[in-house]
Amino acid sequence: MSKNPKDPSGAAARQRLQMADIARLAGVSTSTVSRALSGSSLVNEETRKRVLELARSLKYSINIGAQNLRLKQNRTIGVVVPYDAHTRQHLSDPFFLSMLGSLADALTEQGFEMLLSRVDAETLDAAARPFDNGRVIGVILIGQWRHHEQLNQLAARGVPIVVWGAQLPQQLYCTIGGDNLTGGRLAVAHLLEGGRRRIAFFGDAKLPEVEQRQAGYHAALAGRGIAPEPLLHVSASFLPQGGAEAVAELLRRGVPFDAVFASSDLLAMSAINALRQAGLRVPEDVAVVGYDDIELASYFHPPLSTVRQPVRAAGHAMVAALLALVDGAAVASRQLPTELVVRDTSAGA
Amino acid sequence: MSKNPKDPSGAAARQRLQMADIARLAGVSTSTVSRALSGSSLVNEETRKRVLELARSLKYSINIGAQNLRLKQNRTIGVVVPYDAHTRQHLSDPFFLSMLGSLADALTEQGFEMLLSRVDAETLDAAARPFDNGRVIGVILIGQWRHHEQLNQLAARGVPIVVWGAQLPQQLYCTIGGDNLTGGRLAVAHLLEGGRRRIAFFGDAKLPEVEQRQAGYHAALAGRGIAPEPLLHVSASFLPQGGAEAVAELLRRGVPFDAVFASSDLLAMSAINALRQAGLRVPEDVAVVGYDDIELASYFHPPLSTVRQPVRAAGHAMVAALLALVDGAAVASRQLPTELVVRDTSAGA
DNA sequence: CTGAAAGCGCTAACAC
DNA sequence: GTGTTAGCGCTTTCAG
Repeated sequence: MSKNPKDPSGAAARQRLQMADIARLAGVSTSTVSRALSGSSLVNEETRKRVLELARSLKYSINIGAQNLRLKQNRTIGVVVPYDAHTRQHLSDPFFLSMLGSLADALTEQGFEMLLSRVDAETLDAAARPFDNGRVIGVILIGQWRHHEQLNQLAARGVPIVVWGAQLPQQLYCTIGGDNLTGGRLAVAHLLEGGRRRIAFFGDAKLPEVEQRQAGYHAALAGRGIAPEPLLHVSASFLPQGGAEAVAELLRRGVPFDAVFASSDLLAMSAINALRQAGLRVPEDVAVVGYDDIELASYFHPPLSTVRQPVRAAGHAMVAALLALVDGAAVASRQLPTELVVRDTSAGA
Repeated sequence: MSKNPKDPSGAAARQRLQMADIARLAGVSTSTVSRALSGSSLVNEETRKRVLELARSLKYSINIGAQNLRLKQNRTIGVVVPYDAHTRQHLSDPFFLSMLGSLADALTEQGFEMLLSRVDAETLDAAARPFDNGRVIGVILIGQWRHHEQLNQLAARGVPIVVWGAQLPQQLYCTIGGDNLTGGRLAVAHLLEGGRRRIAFFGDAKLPEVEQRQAGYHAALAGRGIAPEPLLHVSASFLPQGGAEAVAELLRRGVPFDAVFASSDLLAMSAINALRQAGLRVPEDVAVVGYDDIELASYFHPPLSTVRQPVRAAGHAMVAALLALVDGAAVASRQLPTELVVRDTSAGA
């Protein structure tokens, strides 16, 4: 068909047969066809059969766009993965990806479709575009980053939106997230029980979720009456090299440490490799606990101790929350329980 | 959610303002608004400005569904990730996920949107549903598996479809894939150069891509005049435990080996862990090369040697191919170049 | 330059 | 039971 890039609808599209066609072939009106197809009881059993048979044999399929327009209905929701325009750190973290899978499952179960898009984290209101132009009835955002304000504005504007992240003060939008405080506390308490006392924290505390994990870290220390040592906190990005850089920084500071609590598994893995290169053994010299429990954590060598995020539950919870929102309900934010998974990187005392 | 599960469009949706509203407010007809919004030259400069201004201040956004219906146009394409209903191996392999990211990028660049769905690999023609009902103008399928026939039927039926996978005889659909033969050859040739002679192959050769990688393995051996040893071929699934099972099987067979070529990185990683547990050192006792070069390959310990799949290029190629198909062009299948990445798991001779 | 009117493919009163 | 009719929100001839 067209050379016209504006209209890539294709020859095929143009000839798709429609209700009128099968109506004509069946010798009935389109109304009857419509009713037959929708299982209305207002059609003669025989007619229905004939129509259905015809439709099936001709592989006729109703045009959802037209139906949606007419019915003012819509069963697709937008899923947005923000990405950092500078680093393109986007879809690379397996954790986000598994979340996507979980969402896809939950959505499918409810009979919804998913329009996936990635938007620059700096201009987050682009996330609402598919809602604004009626393509989707609501938006699920994977990754809160530090765009609390923009998210609030979207919510204030009436966009049904659910975001995966931490619950913050003055929050107008609905978040579903893991219990980061408990997660952090469990991880660090475990390290402490193993006899570790100088536990480093790797993560970017400007991100709400990470900040809460850090708070858990502090809480666990406080529980043992240990004062936090600022030098043991290393800011680290979620980027691939984040862990290595953090280790380098920590070594540069010359502060002694016997454990690391990393705010993501990726960070933990890359940190472990860097530790090894620096001649430190894991877990003998340095115990490590990650966060997320991505699938690869158990494949790692040694298998990575980590805090499991409730991915499957998250998908369901987010979808449920969004559908409720769309329905006009007031939906409270929720924290999902989090669980420590002890493997080998934190073994021994 | 709603009392009426059939209509989760919500209160919010109901009040969206439309063209007629801004037409009334601007004191013009909807035709004029439409023209102004579409940048037609048939509108008075002043009128246009007024309309545009009004629309912006009211945050009016055109209803794409209605526009599409009227224009018979559509700029969304379907991306389908088949999953195995039994194993739910679906979205778990990071390689597929990175492909998703790459597709999202390529699509966005071209101004297309992506409708993501997962379908049971056994009933692959469900993949065409969004096409049949006009939601998307074509479909990209990530993962060919062994459903050649079903794919052929879809293509024969006129569904514009591009699949990531291997090129097969009698193929009616368009595939974009890595050069698996070369990939396999490079990997094994590298192992041979390192002095390894008894190289095991892990993978499910019933999958076309894996079969081709295996053919490359044989080709490399043949290049050195080495006859393939059937006992060194172990069928392994892409599932998490695949590598471990394959190692167990290999050990059970009691056949000596000094290297493993695994048909995916995940397989390689899980195999390496199993080898270690069996007391074998990697790479000293057994060298390992994986396939895909997922991001985590370089984080692994030791960093994993592997064959890199051209993920970014793949996204662009698939999108380009699909758009051409949609345009009615005859599109040839393509193999993208593949590259050996030597890291530590295959070090030394 | 602008508006009136027809219609994209479908559904739902409202007649018959 | 079934057909007729009037739109869903938009674009586009076709007249002015």
